[in-house]
Amino acid sequence: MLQNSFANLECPVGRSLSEVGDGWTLLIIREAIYGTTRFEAFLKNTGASRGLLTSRLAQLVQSGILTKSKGETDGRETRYQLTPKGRDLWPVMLSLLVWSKKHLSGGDVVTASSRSTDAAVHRISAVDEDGNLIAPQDTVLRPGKDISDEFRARIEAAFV
Amino acid sequence: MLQNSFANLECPVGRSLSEVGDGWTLLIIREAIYGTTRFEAFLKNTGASRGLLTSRLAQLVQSGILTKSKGETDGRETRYQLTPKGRDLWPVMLSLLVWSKKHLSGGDVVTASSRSTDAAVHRISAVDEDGNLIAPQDTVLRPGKDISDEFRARIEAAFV
DNA sequence: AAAAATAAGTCTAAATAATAGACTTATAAG
DNA sequence: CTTATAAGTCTATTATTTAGACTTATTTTT
Repeated sequence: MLQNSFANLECPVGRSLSEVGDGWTLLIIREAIYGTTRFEAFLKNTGASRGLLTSRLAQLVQSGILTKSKGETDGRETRYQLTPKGRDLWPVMLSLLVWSKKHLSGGDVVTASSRSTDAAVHRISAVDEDGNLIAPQDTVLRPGKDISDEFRARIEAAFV
Repeated sequence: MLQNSFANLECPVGRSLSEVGDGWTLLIIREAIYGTTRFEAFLKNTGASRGLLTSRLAQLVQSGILTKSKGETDGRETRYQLTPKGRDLWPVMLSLLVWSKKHLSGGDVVTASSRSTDAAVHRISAVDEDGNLIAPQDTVLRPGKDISDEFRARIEAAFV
């Protein structure tokens, strides 16, 4: 559906969404981050149907987010594992988690925290090359050299 | 689809996904962040069909991510605007943008940067209450008091 | 070794959702 | 007062998803 929407060709957010912007896909990636590797486990933990899971896993392997391999000890098993590209979606998951805890109901189920200091994650922030935080209201989009006139006009209007 | 999947009831990421985990929904929110407020503009910029846009906008209003109001100058218009809850999805969009620029092809179309210092966003990071950065590999999930035994077992296995 | 169980699928009919595009209603502009 | 525009609704067609039976390869149990 999003795959062939021209709306995604240029904006990098849209491009991401055409690869991972589907509820089931994101749920599968969450599962993979939680350590799930086997087909039947994804099936149980996501609630997806067999056919859909088969097709989404194939897509994720195809886009280089998961790898597929034979189970080492048990030859019946297939292992789906995150690639570095897949692991780099962790900030997306963390952002969704922080947003959920702030805005959705639900008790104190999980907290993201630092393994080393045990401090809870308070917010998700942009960081520049030198490690300086960039506050959300201070984070803007700027056109790059390959932008189209139309898209330039839109983001220039949006981020003054 | 994700709405009634029991897989989402407990995990906060799943809960977020049942509210915004749909490619079109995320694309609409991206549009809203880019400053789009009118129905016909969402239609053009997302590429969604009329019926789908109508239903997704209604859902977003229903979940308190957008507000719907009459255009002030032109009585034909309807304005859809982000609420604070909706604006708080900005880090999700930024994470998708940073991921896209790192892992997907596409030229130098846009860069996120600081309005004040002009420094480019290099990465997205978790931050604790005191403003200390928590590196991705150091960010773990810990069970809270309302967690189920099953979910506790899973995240304890995943984040040792 | 044979029988039963398990993992990861495939396949199919039925149900659900999305699409394109014509149509409707209210408001505004020429 | 005629035409245009904004935001929808409605509908038939097409595409996707679902539940669950079935298949194949491998492993475990008897």
